[in-house]
Amino acid sequence: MLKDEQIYQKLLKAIVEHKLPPGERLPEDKLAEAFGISRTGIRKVIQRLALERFVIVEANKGAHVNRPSRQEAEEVLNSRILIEPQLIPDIVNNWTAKHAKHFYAMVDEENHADEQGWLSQSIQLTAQFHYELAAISNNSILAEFVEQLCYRSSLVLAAYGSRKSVSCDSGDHAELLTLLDARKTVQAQQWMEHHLIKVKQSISLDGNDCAQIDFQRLFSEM
Amino acid sequence: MLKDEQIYQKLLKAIVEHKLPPGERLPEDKLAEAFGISRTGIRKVIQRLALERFVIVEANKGAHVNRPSRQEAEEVLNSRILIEPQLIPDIVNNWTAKHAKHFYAMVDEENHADEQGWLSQSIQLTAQFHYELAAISNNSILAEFVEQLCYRSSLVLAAYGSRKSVSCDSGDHAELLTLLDARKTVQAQQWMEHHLIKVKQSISLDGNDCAQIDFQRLFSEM
DNA sequence: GTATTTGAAATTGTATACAAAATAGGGAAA
DNA sequence: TTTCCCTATTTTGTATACAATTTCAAATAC
Repeated sequence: MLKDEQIYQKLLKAIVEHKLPPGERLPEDKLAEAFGISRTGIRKVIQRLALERFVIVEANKGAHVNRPSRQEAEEVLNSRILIEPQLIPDIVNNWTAKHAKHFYAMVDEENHADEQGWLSQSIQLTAQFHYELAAISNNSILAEFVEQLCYRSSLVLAAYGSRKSVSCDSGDHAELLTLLDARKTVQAQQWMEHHLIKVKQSISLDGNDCAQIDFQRLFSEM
Repeated sequence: MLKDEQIYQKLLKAIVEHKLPPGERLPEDKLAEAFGISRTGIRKVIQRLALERFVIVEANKGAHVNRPSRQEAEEVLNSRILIEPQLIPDIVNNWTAKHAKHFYAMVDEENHADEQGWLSQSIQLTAQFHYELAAISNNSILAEFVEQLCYRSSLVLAAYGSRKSVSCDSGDHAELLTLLDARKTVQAQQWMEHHLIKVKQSISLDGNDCAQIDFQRLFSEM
């Protein structure tokens, strides 16, 4: 018997990793059966995912996985560009050796996943790096918002990104850690801004909305 | 027959204006009866309000209006201080005479409500000023987030604010409009930051969490 | 008089039933 | 063959029923 929080996490993970690709319909009975609960419980989870923009619900037509438009993709990245660098001062203030150890270990994991070509794990880890960093700031409201934006970025990256944009996002996180260790606040802020701008540019190269599932293409580059 | 969006708006308004004070329980059947629908529909609305932190739901104990802690109050204001000034450049870019007219009219309304001592309307209008301004930026994700923060600010203000903090927040919005008209971006940003810091300080004077309903006190100062 | 227990009432959690709407497929006409 | 329309099926929308839990108050014990 799974609680709805767990069902929510499982569905979110499946969406972010494109195991449920953009546009995929989410029929209530099928999901209800799959998770061994009634439609009532599933609807609650779907509504939450809809409020967080991971799925779209249309009246009388059900829910499907959101296929972010290029406009939405840019807004997500622009939001992160605006917020994440601003969190750096608080992060530096709260930064401890324990944090450093944790994040260096995470970077190692990222690099390993990258080298092995484990793309969905790579996407997951890079998002985790950013939102766990945000969580060090003293503002849980913004930290939670950034977490949501990171997950939405994963969806965006899976839809519009190339293999290169993913490693672009995960490749050099270690640089930031050295700046945080040295408490170079301004430089860390600049690093973060440039980092996110690079990611944004890597998905903005061509101007078409993705019409169909793109995870195939993404994996085919491996 | 009311749609859930309308029910949501009505409940949100009642909460923000403290017609449903912090801590007030929200029993499902009473609300269901009040709005002439079944519990199913009400639960959907309550879940949304809970995800947006206007109400708290405890398992098997139902929902009650959130009574923001001082910590939460500061985080809400800090979030706005971090975001809203950063939206100014885009707002200046998109600023038109039509916008100016609309916002000057809104300021007039605010001042009128202030003079008449219509406190809840004053609170509502000052929130509206800020989130409609944010909506002029090109980022609908951030605009929506700011809207949520403004409504949460209203709740905070009603809980912790004095009459003075309300008029502090609404009193001088006209100044910002003249800066926007003159396209003085940097000054407008500084104005916004100082403005929000003032509001934050006005609610941070004493360090106690409000233990009980404070809207009474708020009105008694009128 | 205070504290604890117990049971009835009220409230939430979950599943299901039925209504309403959309979708899909087949058949008829052009 | 293609298009259109109609019906059967599927899927969602909403209410309700029943189970599980909490709450509140009265009664008992100390």
